[in-house]
Amino acid sequence: MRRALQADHFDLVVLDLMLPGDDGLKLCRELRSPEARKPDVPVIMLTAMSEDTDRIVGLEVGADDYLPKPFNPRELLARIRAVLRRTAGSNPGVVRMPHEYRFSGWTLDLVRRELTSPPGALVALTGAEYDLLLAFLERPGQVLSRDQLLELVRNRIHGYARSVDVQVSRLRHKMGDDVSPSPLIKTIRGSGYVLTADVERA
Amino acid sequence: MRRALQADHFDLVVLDLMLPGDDGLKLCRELRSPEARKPDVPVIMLTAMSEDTDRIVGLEVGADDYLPKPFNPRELLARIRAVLRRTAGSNPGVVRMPHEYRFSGWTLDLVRRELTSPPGALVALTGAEYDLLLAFLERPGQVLSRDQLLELVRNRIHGYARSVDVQVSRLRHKMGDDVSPSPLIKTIRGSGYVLTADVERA
DNA sequence: TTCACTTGTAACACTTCGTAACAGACAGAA
DNA sequence: TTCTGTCTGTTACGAAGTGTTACAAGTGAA
Repeated sequence: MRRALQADHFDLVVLDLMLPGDDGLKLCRELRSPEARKPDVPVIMLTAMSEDTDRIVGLEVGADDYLPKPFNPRELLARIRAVLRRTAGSNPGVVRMPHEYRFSGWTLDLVRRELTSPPGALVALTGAEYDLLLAFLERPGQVLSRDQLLELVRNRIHGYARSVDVQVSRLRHKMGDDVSPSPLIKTIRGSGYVLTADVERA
Repeated sequence: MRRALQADHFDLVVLDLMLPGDDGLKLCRELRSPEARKPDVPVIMLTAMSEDTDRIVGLEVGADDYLPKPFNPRELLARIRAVLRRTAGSNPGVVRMPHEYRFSGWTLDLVRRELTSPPGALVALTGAEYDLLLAFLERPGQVLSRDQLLELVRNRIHGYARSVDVQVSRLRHKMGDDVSPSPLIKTIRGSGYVLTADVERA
């Protein structure tokens, strides 16, 4: 399983609780741990033990659903569909590390740490500007408070909330967002900022 | 349930299959239907019938999980958490909601937070105006009292009921609704305001 | 019609935000 | 080391958003 997860992408894992070697609970915890590459793979637990407490432990350890054996194959399919319905919408790409972000014609290359404008010109970003933009790209459509942004790029932006304002202002200026009729980075008065663009991972 | 869903936002619905009047399956189908205001509310089915086929029907009709009675309250909580983990973290409100609203030629883009007039001009809305319009668009044809509106946009409009009047006035002005012979936002004297337009989600 | 009440909105006050300007920190070159 | 240019935090002031108030206008009952 570990080898397969490293090599490929999977939409869902069906995990038997009773396995030779490590048991399903341990594997599930491992999947859910922050070090794992795929902390968001949906997991359905499968087991002969159907006591309530076992089911609870399974769910609490991070499984998305739990099915006691013996089970009806149609029910397994129905549960897979139910879990996937939840995951599909919310996690459109993959958890795989993107190597670049594309949004509204712009491209941010994560390897070279370079931003390319829609016409194709290279826009030089400072470290703080890059990290700030990345924080937005990783959370498109989400309103981020100044404190959240400070936390997200805390190894880059120091000081107080107003420092974020200034960096946002500088980033907007470099992207021409300050003269655009509909800026990509919008101010939510009293709350913070939000990136309003469809972001594509590639 | 229908009344409550109209008026408020809910993170999750726990639905008993055996109810007086319409049964849970019908309500669940209704929730999942495209006309429903909230097609994405997670649903957990609760029932005394624990036959496999019943569970399968429940899941296939769109429920996210299914719990047979009698159940352990801790298990219900664990399942709620499991379902919410799927729905909540990834999506703070934008992606799973409709992408835009169209009404009387107008378009409100929820991603870009932008309003476009029937001729296609961009109308700059302030945060409070945007949130207020959104509150109306989510409840077309429903009379909303000033207190309800205050509650609906309470992180944006503060103060007293009259503050709502002023914001409605400002919104109407930006939409030309103040000079229109048949304004989209109508005043219901003694009750509040109502948006009178066919609203289309897209 | 009058009268009591509700609503619309201009004007003002206060808060929050944008950003130019400045200053200190830091890195690389000479 | 000093010099120089870049980056980033702080400050200050103008701009924009929002709440409050006051008064005019609207509405419906008697």
